[in-house]
Formats: sequence, C-alpha cells, structure tokens
Amino acid sequence: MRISAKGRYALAAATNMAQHHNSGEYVTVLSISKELGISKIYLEQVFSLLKRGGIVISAKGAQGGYLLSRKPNQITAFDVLSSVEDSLFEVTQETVPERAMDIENALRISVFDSLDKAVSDTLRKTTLLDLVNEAERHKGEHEIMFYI
Amino acid sequence: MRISAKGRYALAAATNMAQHHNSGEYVTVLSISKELGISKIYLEQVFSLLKRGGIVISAKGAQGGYLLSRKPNQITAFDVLSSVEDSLFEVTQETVPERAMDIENALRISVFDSLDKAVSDTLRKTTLLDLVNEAERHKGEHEIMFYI
DNA sequence: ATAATTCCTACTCATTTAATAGGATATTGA
DNA sequence: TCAATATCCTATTAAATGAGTAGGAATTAT
Repeated sequence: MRISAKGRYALAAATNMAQHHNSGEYVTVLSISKELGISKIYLEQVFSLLKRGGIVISAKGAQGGYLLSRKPNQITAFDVLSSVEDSLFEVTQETVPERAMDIENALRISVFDSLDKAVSDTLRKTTLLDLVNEAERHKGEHEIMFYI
Repeated sequence: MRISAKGRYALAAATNMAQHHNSGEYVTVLSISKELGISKIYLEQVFSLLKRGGIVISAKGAQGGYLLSRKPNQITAFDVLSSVEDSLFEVTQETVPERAMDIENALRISVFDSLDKAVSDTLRKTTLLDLVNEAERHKGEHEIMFYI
C-alpha cells in the first residue's frame, strides 16, 4: 500500500501554493517545479488534475498560472489526494466463487471498509494551513547540522 | 492506494484456515485454492510468505499442509497483511532539494506518519476470529435472492 | 506580434504484479 | 521400498501501472 509520487507532488505543490497564498498572485507551474525540484511537464499534469478536482483555479497566458480555489484552512489533504488519485483506497476485486462469498463479504466489511474510513478520516483532519504551519515549525531544522 | 491481490488472498486464506482450525488437521494449499477459487501455484507463494511471517506452520509430505501458528483470536489482519506485503504503508521517497525539505518534513509528519498509524491501528483491531464470525453472520445471505 | 503560460494527447521506459512452469525435497502409508 | 502427496524453491512470462517525455494547440498580457 503506497502513496504515489503524483500524490506526494500534489500535496507538496498545494502546500507551496498555500505558503504564497496571501500575495494573491497567480503561481506558475514552472516556479513550483523549480522550488520543489519536480519535472515541470509532469507537474503540469498534476495541476490539470488539481484543477479538475476543484482545488485550484487557473489563468492562461502570460502572467497566468494557478491559484488555490479556497483558503488554505478550507482545503484538506483528503481533497488534494482524492482529486489526484482516481480512487484513494482500492482493493483488487475479482469474481469469487459462490462458496467464498461469505469470506469476501467479511473482508470487505471488517477490513477494507474500515481501512477506507480510517484513511479518509485521517486525511480530512489535516488542512493546507496545518501543513504550512508544520513546515514553518521545521524551517531550517535540516541546516542546523552544518552550523554545529 | 490499494491492497494487492496477494494481500486479499492471504486474508481470505487465513480466514478459511481459521474456520477449520478446531479440527486440528493440516490444511492443504490445494483445498484452499479450490474453496476460494485461487490459482494453486500462486497461493503456494502466498503461504510461503505466511510461513516466513510466522502466521502458519507447515508439514511436508503426504497428509501434510498448513496450520495456523496461533489461535484465530490471536492473529490480526495486521499480522497477515504485513507478512505478505513487504511494507504495509509506503511513500515513494526521493531526494528533494534543500529548499523543499521543510514541506517534505511537514508531509511526513502530518500526513504520512499519521496515515501509517491509522492503517496499522485499524488492522490490529480485527482478528481472524472476528472475520470468521463476520463471515458466519453473512452466510447464505447472497443466496436469499434465489429463494424469494 | 511575441512571449508566456495553461492545456491536451500520445508515447516511452522501467517497475511491479499476477500468474505459470518445472522440478527438488520430504513424508506417509501400502 | 515405492508411489503418492505435499511443501518448497527459483526462474520465467505477460499484463498492468507508474513516472516521465515530447510536441504542439489555445489563450492572454504586454
């Protein structure tokens, strides 16, 4: 079970946009790709999904770019991830024989559905504002070792 | 984010063994593969992992097979899945540029670590006994429609 | 007009997943 | 002892998925 690079990029990009959100200016994919060290053309595709998911709005052309559609405290990690991952939590499903149906149902109810709920609930608790604050809290932390 | 067929097979097989656990007899991979409708040779590999994970013990040769290593109420879905999936929860990790480190740290702490914990906690709550009971509760449910 | 930007579709490459294949090894029981 | 039954082990294959590239069309500010 893993979170794809796409999901990680989307979260990082959205957090980065939240950091710049007060300026009100459109942010370009290029600038974010540089800041985060992510391939620009790949990030373009991620933003196209974020737009479709209603996380960002866009402006084409020169001086265009992207802007968060809501305030950072009104966008959760769940919103971001589920607009990028086509299904946040998914179980390989195939036809099982009749006699195995009861086990299959038990797994769905007692394991997979609970897992799905746990994941969703967890992701819904964290907003982009939380992420910005947490990032701020850790700022420069990784540089300390060079100063010792 | 998804649970692989391997994980699903492992859970279904372990639950099936739990159903037969009171008999005390070794169960063969062949019989489970028939009952669950899973390829036998693929299921063999799953059982090899379940054994390495300490979920089952094995006996070679005629009249041999597998047996749960502990009572069904002492084996959790977490035990089963984590012995089959090499890492239960995993985030694609790569080197990020220095300036993106604070966001990366925030994501790890506020999203990925929480998710990991939520998933583990959820899976640890459900034992094979729970699954057997849940399966029993649903038994025949899917047949009802033929009798209406 | 031109430069900057989103937007769109198709393609490639590498990795992972699911499944197969074919035996080697061990054990029971006739 | 031998045949049947199982686990055990390693290699291979085929399909799907993931990550990233490529190239250009559409749009807009200056």
